[in-house]
Amino acid sequence: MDKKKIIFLLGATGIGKTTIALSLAKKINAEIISCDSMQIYRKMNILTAKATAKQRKKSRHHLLSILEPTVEYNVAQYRRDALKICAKLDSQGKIPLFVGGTGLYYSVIVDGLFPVLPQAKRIRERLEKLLRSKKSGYLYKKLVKVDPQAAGKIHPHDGRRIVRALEVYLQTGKPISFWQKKRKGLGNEYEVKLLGLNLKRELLYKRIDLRVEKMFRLGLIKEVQKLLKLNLSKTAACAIGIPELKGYFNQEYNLDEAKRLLQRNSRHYAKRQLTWLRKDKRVKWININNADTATAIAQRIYKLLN
RNA sequence: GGGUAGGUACCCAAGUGGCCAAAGGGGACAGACUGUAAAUCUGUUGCACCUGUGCUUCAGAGGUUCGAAUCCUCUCCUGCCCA
Repeated sequence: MDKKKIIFLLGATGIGKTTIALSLAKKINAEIISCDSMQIYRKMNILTAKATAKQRKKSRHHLLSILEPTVEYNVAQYRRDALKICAKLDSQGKIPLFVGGTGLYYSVIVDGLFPVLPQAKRIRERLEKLLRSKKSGYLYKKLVKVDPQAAGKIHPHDGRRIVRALEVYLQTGKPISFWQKKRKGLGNEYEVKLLGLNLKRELLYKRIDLRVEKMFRLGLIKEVQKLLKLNLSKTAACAIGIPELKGYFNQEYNLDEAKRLLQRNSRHYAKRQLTWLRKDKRVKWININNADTATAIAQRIYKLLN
């Protein structure tokens, strides 16, 4: 029996995933599931270059604007939410089409996530306090003792990962490296297709710069101003554009500088996204150039899938 | 025209006789990533072999010295002040 299909349309920010996905979804009887840690939030429309209301009418989008930006969220919840939607689409005979650029989010769908209980808040808080107050190597040394394997993979400066590894150890009594082996992906159930959109670096960077300009024209400043009045979740608070404009509102620098930073940080982000995707050898690359229309690209992908 | 401060790698900038292919920052490039991931973290960045050595660099030309980005002379360029 044929396996069910599941498709991931991935690529750096600004490459044009949204419109291509729209065009593709129609052709293959798919519904779109956002694979983006920031687009999950409401009130961040311009900032995250979300599909417009009009676009969303053309094809159903899931996991887009489902949360207030004040609410904490994480990969595990994402996985749960996304798999639920997959199951629903399966029952309707529709293909799940994941679209986005958050590497961790797609990998957690494709390759699974190790099962650990919800975060232990108190342990986490204690560790974070220690991270801030103690000397830099302190927690790392502790980790080396309890989980040399994980410590070998984590850089001594990478505070966040050190904290998480220790948290899991303290919470479960077993090292994170033990849990990490217990991962179960979708491979048995689905025929998984990973597609990566690729555009020449210079062109991509130019597109990103232009897109940032456009965000400003669309009213980015007002949007962020409103967001800053809220008590943003830790994730939402670091969406590219928020810290940059905050600096402007606090009069640390002028608007041109804020724009420059926003563009630069978006480029850096795109680079990291590409690094992630390049590492994943399963990704099938779709090379595009500026002249290609979204429909043309969607057509190419369609052929590739059949 | 007179005075004065300067010209350092892709950019900004430290260095004022040997420990200097030259701090630091930015940018660029490369990488890691399993519950904050648009986050967090790492490496490279004069050239050539390849983790040590060789070669070419600190505006230009000459000089002093065992040894110069650093001292001297002249030239060119830039900022500022006075004319």
